[in-house]
Amino acid sequence: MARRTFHRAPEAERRHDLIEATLDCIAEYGLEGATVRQIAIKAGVTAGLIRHYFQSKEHILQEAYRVVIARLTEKAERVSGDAETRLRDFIVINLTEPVANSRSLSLWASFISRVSVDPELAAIHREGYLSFRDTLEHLLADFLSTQGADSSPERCRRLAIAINGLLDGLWLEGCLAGELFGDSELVEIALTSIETLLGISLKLVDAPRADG
Amino acid sequence: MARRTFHRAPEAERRHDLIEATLDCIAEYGLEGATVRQIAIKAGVTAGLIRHYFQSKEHILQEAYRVVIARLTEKAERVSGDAETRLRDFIVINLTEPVANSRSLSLWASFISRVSVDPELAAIHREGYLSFRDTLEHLLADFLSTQGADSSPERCRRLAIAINGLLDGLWLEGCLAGELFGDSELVEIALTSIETLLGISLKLVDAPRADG
DNA sequence: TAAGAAATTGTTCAAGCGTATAATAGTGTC
DNA sequence: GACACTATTATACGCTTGAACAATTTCTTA
Repeated sequence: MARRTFHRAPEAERRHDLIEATLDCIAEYGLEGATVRQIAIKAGVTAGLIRHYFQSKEHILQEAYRVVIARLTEKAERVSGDAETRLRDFIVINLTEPVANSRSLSLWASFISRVSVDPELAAIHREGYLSFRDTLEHLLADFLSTQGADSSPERCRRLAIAINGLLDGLWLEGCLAGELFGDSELVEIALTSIETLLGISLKLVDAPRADG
Repeated sequence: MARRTFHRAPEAERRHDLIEATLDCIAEYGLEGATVRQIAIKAGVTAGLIRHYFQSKEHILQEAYRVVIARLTEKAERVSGDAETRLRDFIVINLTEPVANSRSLSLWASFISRVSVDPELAAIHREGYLSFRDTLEHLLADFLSTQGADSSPERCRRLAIAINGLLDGLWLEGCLAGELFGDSELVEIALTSIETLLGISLKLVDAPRADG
């Protein structure tokens, strides 16, 4: 039988492709659909190659989870401008594409369901979560103090927990059933709710630039 | 070989036990750990019996998901008393045991990750979600109107979406990393945040009775 | 250009999967 | 108390899984 054509790729590219294929499988068929063979087919290689790059299936899943978390948080953590703009952009980014879509949720939920089972995934999760909330807490502290409002650590902590929860929940609702909401309804609800929680109104500005 | 002892149970009880065993398996090992054989072992029966009660593995999972949703929502939907008490109890119930614990989250996340893959699960999910938000919307409308506040449908809808999101998000945070928060910190944060969102303070009352 | 190292393929294996079905053991009925 | 009924066990089947490994191709470099 004719052997398939043989393409040798740089290590970084191949690893990236394999992880990407893993995410595709999970998004399409769930964690159980991400078998070594399916991943290989998706990546256009044979199953054996995966073991060449990853010690085991567990390891490729862990790498994949790191990528998922990074994609969910990196955009929001790179906001720039004055304190108000950064806070506002942070909110908007987390509730619009590409952070908020059903694929993201699918991936996130698949891994979350294993966080309580797999200690390695739990560690990866905790790191991402704390870093995200920390970013939010700093944004709040900066914004509140520039507005001359109470920015005590205790208040910032509580606000960060509440607003983080609100964003998580709205993100979830939007991803799970986006068609139940108007075009930018969730973003508007988030912004006005957070204004109310802070007791300060966020002035209207353009949508954040979608640069990388 | 000696045949194992043979216990014949009433249909309802056996179905219940099998579903319970399924949930145990999922909570402990994730969806992929819920194999027909594992479920059977957990339930103390042989694998074949599962097919006697459920047409296929898909079917037992669907039934199990219905049970999960019911447990997450039924307590909160049965609040009683005046409008303020009902709203307050609704909030507290959703953020304390047994609704808020890591097992609940584990189960919820396992199924959520398949909602986007399995249309049957998606239907079950949507029904539960809409019913939950509807309950909250009515609680808000009742409470706002007894307080003489604006209770227009538009305002109630937006508040229900925001507060539902907030509760979902805090529930998630509490389940995933309860030890990061003080004893009833999340409940307090939820209550004060919701007071702020409504512009009305919820008077202090005892914790809701834990009756069935 | 030959040799050795590394990447990739193709094949194999034991274990576990969901499902099907035949045999057995309780239950209720006349 | 025999008989039908069905809940339950036990076993078997075909398939997929993660993993292991030998064979093959490409790359590097001397």
